[in-house]
Amino acid sequence: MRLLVVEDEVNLAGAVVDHLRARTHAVDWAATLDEAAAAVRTADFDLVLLDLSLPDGDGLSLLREMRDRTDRTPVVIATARDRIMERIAGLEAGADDYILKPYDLDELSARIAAIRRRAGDMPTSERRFGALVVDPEGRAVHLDGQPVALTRKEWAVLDRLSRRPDTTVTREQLEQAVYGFDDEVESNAIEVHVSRLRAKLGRAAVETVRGFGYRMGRG
Amino acid sequence: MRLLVVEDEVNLAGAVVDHLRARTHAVDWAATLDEAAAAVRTADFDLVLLDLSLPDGDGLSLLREMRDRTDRTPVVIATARDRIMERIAGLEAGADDYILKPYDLDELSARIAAIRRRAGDMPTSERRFGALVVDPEGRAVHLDGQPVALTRKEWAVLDRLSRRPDTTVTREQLEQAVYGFDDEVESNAIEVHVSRLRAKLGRAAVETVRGFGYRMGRG
DNA sequence: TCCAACCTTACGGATCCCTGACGGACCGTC
DNA sequence: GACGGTCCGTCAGGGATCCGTAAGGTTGGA
Repeated sequence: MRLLVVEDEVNLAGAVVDHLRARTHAVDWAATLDEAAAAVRTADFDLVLLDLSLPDGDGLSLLREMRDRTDRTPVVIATARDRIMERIAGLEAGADDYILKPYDLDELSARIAAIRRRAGDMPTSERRFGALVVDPEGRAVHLDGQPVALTRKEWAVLDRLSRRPDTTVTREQLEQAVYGFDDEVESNAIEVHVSRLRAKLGRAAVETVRGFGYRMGRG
Repeated sequence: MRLLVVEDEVNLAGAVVDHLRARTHAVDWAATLDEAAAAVRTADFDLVLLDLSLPDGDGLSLLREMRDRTDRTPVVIATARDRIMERIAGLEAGADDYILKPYDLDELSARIAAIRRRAGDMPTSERRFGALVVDPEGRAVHLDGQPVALTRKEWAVLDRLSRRPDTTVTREQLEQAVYGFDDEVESNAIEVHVSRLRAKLGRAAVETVRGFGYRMGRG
């Protein structure tokens, strides 16, 4: 799960990013419209939290541009309580929800969870691979009915891999899912996490596609 | 997937080429406008990464020349942060995206992936040949519903062959798709890969056109 | 029948990947 | 602030796989 936080006020942004990082996998931060536009075009985010008043322009233009590109990434806009018109315009431009500033961080998390559920990201949300069941909603993994404890990074890898069964996920896609842009990894960290995953879930859980990446197969 | 990197600074070019080679199939490098122009006219690239300031001229002229020839190959231009006018001119001349120098290699990869996706190179991207299904997006191959594991080169060959059903692909085109210009192959490597492909996908998957090359047929 | 083109197999060097070990970073507890 | 625990990135050795080459067999056309 990968989020983009678009917010120019540094302290607020820092708090939000920290909070979300503790709860999800990778969070990127954009302080300007330019940065946000570049980020959105570059990576696949699962959700964008968009502050509307930015130093270099109106966040709505970004939202409109995304929707024009038929980019359906869920967007939550953050507006001040007295900006009712902005809020309406935002929803009309294709936002999935709004949240009033100043907002409570827990409310934000809940709102995000709701959006993602509504977006039907994964209809049944349970992903089955033989005896292995991955439940992104509850961030739980069961093997033969027994719960398996995963660390944060292990979960991030498994989450990304299990999202598209039978599809090869490149090492790069995994790195982007586990780390953001900034956090650079210079070693075989992904390999190591896959190795640790296999130790917990069984050798066959993750198939390696030499030269490209990894894949999880149905059955 | 075949890329052309146009960049005169040797160290940077080397790093970029290495990075991209690890992730895609074939990468060619041109250090001058002349070389780039020749390469672009000679081979079908899937994408061109174009540095604008070259020793023997402006990269934009190459881009314009390509577009004049109605060559729609996706082009990403690389410019320094302070060359805003260049960037705008580039987009107006028909570039598909730009990236600011100095750029992060992973960001470059992501940008390239985004472009290719946006270019609708592969709408739903599934290529069907009877019981054989080739999915370039997920780099997956299914035969009678069963996934088939392919090595990198095998995939490169199959990818090129399946791109145009019922069309004969010359041995030379295959070599260019699998290797670049430089990587020379002096033997029957392509034949060997085709043979290995047939062993995995069935004898009839790939038809040989004696004296010309190979072909994959619908139905 | 003969030749050229193509197919198949085997082999060893090159490449890529796996995994155990280690130490730094962070966290909670005493 | 010291200690124990967990998580995680890095590294290196060894092992598995890949792939170009070559050599011999097979096919197809003249």
